[in-house]
Amino acid sequence: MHEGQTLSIGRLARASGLGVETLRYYERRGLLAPAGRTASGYRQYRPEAVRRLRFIRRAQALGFSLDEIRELLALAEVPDGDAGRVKAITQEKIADIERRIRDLARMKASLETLAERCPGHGPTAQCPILDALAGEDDA
Amino acid sequence: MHEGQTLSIGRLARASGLGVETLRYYERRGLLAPAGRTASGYRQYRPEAVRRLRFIRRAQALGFSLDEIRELLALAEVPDGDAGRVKAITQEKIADIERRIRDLARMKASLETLAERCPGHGPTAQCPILDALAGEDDA
DNA sequence: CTTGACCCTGTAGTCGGCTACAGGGTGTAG
DNA sequence: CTACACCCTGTAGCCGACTACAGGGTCAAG
Repeated sequence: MHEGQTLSIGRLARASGLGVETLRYYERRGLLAPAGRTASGYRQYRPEAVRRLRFIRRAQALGFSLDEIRELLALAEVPDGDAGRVKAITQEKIADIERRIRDLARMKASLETLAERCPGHGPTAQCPILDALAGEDDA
Repeated sequence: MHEGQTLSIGRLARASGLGVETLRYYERRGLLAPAGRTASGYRQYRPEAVRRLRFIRRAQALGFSLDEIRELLALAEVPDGDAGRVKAITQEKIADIERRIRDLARMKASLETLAERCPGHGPTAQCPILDALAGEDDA
């Protein structure tokens, strides 16, 4: 080992800030394959693996799942891949996030309406929040 | 069975729109205990269980977890419970939702910036989205 | 009296993204 | 030569909220 041009899994883990188990997990998920193996079976990574892991980390921060990131990485690997596909994936993700924001905003609005009507003291018997949850009327 | 005042688990499932397995799951999670059992061990529910399940469904729609709903139900059960606690739980949930909305809004803004800069056609070699994910610069 | 719908318990699987072993083999410093 | 850190595979656990059996017992209709 330690042959200059390759990294062991432990070194790559330290270089990327991830755990060894996580790197092996990414390999199982098809996100990061080692460049090769030593005679004794140790994984060998090229220094570029650090970039690939940074790609994964950033894409995760943008809300992409590992499956989506796998597709993005595949597109990034071939220089003549379809940039339109990348944009399409990105816009699907934007739409997905917008849906989630709308759902959360609706929840928040309902909760705020309930919280406003609640005095915040006294017995639960007259609590409008619990009344609303338990009530007969549809909602 | 079928004694007018009680419901079997299957009847309660149909009355509430939930599955039988879900009701047994709620029981394990401490959200819904049957009023009793028949001699042969069948669960017997009172008609009020339908209201309780509606409470659970609505609380879920507002973003509460089953653990939180268990606490809300416990507060609703004793008429002299602390309404302030109910309001506090509600406001924690509002804050939690606000955090999630902010996180999603940040993701969305980043994705939109990237999507704008992307022509949406041509090879991935000049795709600003992939460049941004792979690049050296922090982000 | 049989059929079929219902009920019981207990366990295991699903999703996503890890994380933690157990039980081995390997590589290197002192 | 012996520690000790590192590596390997394979499996199992975690979170939350279900969902799906397997392998039984029960109940009502015909």
